[in-house]
Amino acid sequence: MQSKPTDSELEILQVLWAEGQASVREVFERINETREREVKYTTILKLMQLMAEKNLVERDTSQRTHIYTANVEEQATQGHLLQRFIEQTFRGSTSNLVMQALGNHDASQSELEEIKALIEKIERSKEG
Amino acid sequence: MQSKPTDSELEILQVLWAEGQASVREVFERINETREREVKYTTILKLMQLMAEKNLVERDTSQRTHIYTANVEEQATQGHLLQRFIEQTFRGSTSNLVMQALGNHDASQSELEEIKALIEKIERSKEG
DNA sequence: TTTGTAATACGAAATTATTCGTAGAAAGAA
DNA sequence: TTCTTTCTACGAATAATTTCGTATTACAAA
Repeated sequence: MQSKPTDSELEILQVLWAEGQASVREVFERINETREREVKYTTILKLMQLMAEKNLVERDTSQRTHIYTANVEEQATQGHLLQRFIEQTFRGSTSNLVMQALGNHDASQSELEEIKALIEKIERSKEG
Repeated sequence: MQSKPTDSELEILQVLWAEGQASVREVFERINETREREVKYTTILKLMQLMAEKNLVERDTSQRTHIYTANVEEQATQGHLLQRFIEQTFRGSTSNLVMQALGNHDASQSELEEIKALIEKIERSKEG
């Protein structure tokens, strides 16, 4: 059960999560759109092959052009990475993370509303 | 201006932030307290020497035992790391991060209060 | 058929990060 | 002084990740 993708692997997973499925070439192009340093096609290919071995992705090899899909869930993966990040960077304090996140980067009013609603929901479930 | 410490470097910075200042031995002991795999003294020493070269830390070498202090601020460093993390892992969505953080890991009631207060403060400053 | 384009497989180099052994100086204890 | 411990410095091994060249096959166009 792999849920600790490396940075590169995560970059690829992001494309697969967004697209649902994709060929190596599609991932390759998508990634180089948003990047300073260009990376070669075979680099992405190799990474995706390794990811397939690790079962981070699945691939349909029935056609010449293989089609990949993510084999780990976005939310679950984000959750694991977040947990590790909070541990490493905020010494385990979730609220410090949240405070920092809300303080530095400004969320929109509607995002704040969403968050408030979530907090209230959590509070209700605690009393409950 | 270095504010992208590696995992190991961050681990050391955490000790320095917490202690204010420390010798290599102190950092070494502190780190091995909270760790599965033990790491040798000279490993920490080497890392801290490299960090000194990079100006991530400063050291007082006037005594035989050098005394180190962090040369980057905790909040600022957390901020940079967080920004990168949100980008990489949550495709730039701060509110998704916060939702995930509040949803998965349960914060205490008082932490929730703190966060609510912060949100209200932000909202007031927006109306301002 | 011939040529060019695009795909996968694979090995290995390059890069980055981590780990640690060894040497020698300094300090302290016996 | 002599022995032991505790430092720093430094080089180099190891590990993990990323990068990419080359070979080969499939397909499509000329």
